[in-house]
Amino acid sequence: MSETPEKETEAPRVSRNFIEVEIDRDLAQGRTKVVHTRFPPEPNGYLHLGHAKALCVSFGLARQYEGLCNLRFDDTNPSKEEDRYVNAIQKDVRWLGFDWQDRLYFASDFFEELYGFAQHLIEGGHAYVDDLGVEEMRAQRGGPNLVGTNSPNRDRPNQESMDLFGRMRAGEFEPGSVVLRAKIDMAHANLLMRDPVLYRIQDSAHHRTGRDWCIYPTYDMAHGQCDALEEISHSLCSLEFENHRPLYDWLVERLPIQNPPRQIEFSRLSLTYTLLSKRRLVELVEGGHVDGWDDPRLPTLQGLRRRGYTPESVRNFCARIGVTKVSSTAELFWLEDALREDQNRRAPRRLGVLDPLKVTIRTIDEGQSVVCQAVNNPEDADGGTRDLELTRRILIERNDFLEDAPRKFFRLRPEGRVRLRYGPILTCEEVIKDESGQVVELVCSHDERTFGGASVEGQKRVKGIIHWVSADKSVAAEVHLLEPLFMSENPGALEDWLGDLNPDSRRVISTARLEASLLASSPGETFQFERLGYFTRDASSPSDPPVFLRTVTLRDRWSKKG
RNA sequence: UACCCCGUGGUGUAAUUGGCAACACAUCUGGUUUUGGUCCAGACGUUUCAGGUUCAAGUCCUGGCGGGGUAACCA
Repeated sequence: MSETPEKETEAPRVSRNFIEVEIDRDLAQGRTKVVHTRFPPEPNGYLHLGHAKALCVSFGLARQYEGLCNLRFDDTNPSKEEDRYVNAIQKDVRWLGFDWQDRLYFASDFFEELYGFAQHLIEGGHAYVDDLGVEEMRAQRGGPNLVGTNSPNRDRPNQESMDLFGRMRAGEFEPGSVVLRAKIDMAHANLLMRDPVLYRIQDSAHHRTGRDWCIYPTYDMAHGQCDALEEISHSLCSLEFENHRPLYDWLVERLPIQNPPRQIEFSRLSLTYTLLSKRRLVELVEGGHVDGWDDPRLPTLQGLRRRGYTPESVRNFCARIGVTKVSSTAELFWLEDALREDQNRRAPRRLGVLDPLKVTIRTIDEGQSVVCQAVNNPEDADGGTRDLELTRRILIERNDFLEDAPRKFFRLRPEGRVRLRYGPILTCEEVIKDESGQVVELVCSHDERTFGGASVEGQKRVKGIIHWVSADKSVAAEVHLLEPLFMSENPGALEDWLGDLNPDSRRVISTARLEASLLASSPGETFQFERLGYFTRDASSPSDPPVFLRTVTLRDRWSKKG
């Protein structure tokens, strides 16, 4: 190691988020040697963008500190959890680019240990078995301004609780009739500390342990304990668990474990025009408001993947929004922009016309075709080129022609000139309309001298460049233009949030014509259709005609002004 | 009317932990460009309020105001 570090080689001082500050302190004080985090989904639903943030925080921090991050399924409520989610969640985590190596855990793997912890608490006089009913227990808990009442069973001898707890496990009691409770303080200002339930009886089959157990630990009894068993150093979770932290610490302190884990909470992600709540996503899917969990309009990871979002773009988005305790809402624009930034570098360019208007180029003979060389990606010097065939009949975008065009309209107008992308300059000579006055065709001439970007001495520079396809050589396709599912920025705040669904969230364009090379694309491949946006070939639609989904539009200064 | 957390440009964040408030995006202006894309340059604009401590407060203390969370045998 050189002892003469040069200024340039020193690590740049990056600003840290509040969790990094805490971790640095813990490391400096020797509280932990390695940073070991975990991502703890409950297998009762699919992952969405909110989980992506949590994934980026826990796996990202572990990577950054050269530590470890486990994947742990928090499966302590058999009535809600199913195996099918387990595989889908793993697939999504991998897709996002995170690897738990051999550290895949299930809370249910630790049921025996957790049972032992419960016995340990009973022995220490920190927990007791209570057979108060649900209703009575709720009544005795009190409220914000009302202290709770001690259960008559609170001072049951430890041995008696131990015996009853054993009989709970043995299945001697009905579900709901008996629970194990922590013995803390029924007058505590934090309601969670008023003798919370630690174990309850459930008679549903567990997706992994089947009928081995009829008692299950609650979240509070399981989470910190699993953290400890997996030797987690930092247990990162969202803000709504802040009130649980005193209970987390209380339990962890009373268990026979060496390095207590530490819970740190950060704010969850909110996104404009989007809903990120498991419950509401379920309603959208089950209510038939979308096509399924992988509907490209959904913020599920499956939906984002199908829509053409790349893992890089999602991770970059998460990096941009940062990690804080402020409940804030990110602009949907940021997510879209992260995709643009990623795809601008990588996506091959192609030409396609969504709403075709016929153009006859008078100066090209029937049957003749002129080869135009098109750059595949101006951002990628190694991207190569491809040939486009310019023929007598081509198609341009209907909105690239205007009869009464405003001054700053750079596209085609009667008598006007425009350049065909990768092709020559066209002059509009004739506008043909049908009986109803609708423009059905343009007759143009092209200028041989203007191929290859050349301009002609003495002529006014042509500002407009439009995309096009050959009418004969192009292929038909279906294109889906996707808009936000909701019309208001914060649909979650609405009483009738389903009434806010955007009726135009998916516009199916069946008139699209694309350059022929796109026929050979494979499902999931992404492209930039020049001037229109980034598109991906849908993997879940029939391939004839091929279906392309627009992931996001390009930024567009013109339409923004209009 | 209980408890916990949070308030920094339009938005999202930063400020070496008490020392000249900065970065990105957005917006506006100009330049480059065979995508009204990309890229480059510049401009605009910020500490919720009132007290207090201090030579010095975005940062610490008290109070107000505003926002979020919490009363499941869910996680």
